[in-house]
Amino acid sequence: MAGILEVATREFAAKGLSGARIDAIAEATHTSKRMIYYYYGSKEGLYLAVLEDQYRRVRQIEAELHLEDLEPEAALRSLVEFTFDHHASNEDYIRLVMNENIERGAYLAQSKTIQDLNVSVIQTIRKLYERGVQQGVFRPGLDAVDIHASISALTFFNVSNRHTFALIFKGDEGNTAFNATRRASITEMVVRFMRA
Amino acid sequence: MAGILEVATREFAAKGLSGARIDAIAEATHTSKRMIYYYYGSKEGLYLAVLEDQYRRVRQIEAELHLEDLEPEAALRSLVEFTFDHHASNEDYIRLVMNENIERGAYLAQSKTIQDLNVSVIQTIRKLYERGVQQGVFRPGLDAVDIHASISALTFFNVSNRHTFALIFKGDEGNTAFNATRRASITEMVVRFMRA
DNA sequence: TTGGGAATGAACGAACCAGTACATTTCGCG
DNA sequence: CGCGAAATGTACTGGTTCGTTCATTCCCAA
Repeated sequence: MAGILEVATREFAAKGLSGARIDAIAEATHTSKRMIYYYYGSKEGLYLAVLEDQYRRVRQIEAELHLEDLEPEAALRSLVEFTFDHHASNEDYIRLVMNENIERGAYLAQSKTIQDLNVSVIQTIRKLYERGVQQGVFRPGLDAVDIHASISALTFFNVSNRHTFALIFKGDEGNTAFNATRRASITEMVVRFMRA
Repeated sequence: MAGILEVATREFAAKGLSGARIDAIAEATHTSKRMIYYYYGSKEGLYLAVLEDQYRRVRQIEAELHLEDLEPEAALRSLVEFTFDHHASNEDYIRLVMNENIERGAYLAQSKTIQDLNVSVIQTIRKLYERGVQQGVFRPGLDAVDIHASISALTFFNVSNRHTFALIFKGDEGNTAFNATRRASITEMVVRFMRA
């Protein structure tokens, strides 16, 4: 049932694997706890299904970008901004990934279909980068995985650590202004890093 | 008792707040569960004590740096490298912060003594940055909080998301090589971002 | 010595929670 | 219709886990 996955995503994202309650998920659904076990077998089975579903979504969205049509630097900016926006608007996804790291990746490792996703984004970056090097706009000697790590880190952290990071701002003044400029700043950082 | 805090830090860092078990902590200590409640009142009280203790440690280490004695760019490099090394060698701290973000900062917000820490590192960066602008080595118009966010993001993510990120590498080949170059790459990124 | 508070041990209670047993209903289809 | 499979509701169980109860011991000062 689709409704179960949706509700479970919210519950697991909100509370983590051990914090989530099957009874709470069942109650928020139109079905019953009995059904959850009927379809997903166990709490961990449901968790894994949620995880795979989220990754499937990301892969789908990723395909919408057509970076080949753009000049290398413009394509790079698009990629960074897209990643930033995607992370910013999918907090559930971020929290599930955080939780997976708390669990030391135990569940993601079980899923074969998931591994390809990150690999394909590396290919995208590599092509874009090599195109830029040939045109002389990017400096040579960089590694695509390293670039991906930096883009992910900058955009992911902005969502994942917002609660502890916000403690820098007493109350709020500056916090909203900060978020507004953060996207441009991150993009600029990545571009300057790669520019020849 | 000091032993309790030490053991509890490991347990909370390993399993998160809801995943941690008081009985497990009690068993790993030389004392008993009765003592934990005697000293800390509740599971959440113990968790908060762990959190404050970790932040106290970070503040202490931070004071060891003497960035004023260095040229702006060298000082910046030192700061980034120090932060990188600190995060890399204090995984428990990273995991506790991750968990706090899962909990939406509910416990950190309760602690008054914690907020100052991040504020002071902002001051450090601001001084360093303004010195660099006056000397013409850093470009003007940047924000200290923004710089701090980038440094934190790049170094934090490297530890916090290592498990999910490592799935890019089949098996391991490349993973260790990647980690070796990551520190230099991050430093370079921050420096290039600020350079005039 | 004595009185009182701090520290400690053993066992228990009560709630919580993942998962199940069992009975029943609905559905697809020949 | 009629039959087997899929779907569902209810109520329970067994284990886990936070926190407590009660009794006892240790320590120190008057």
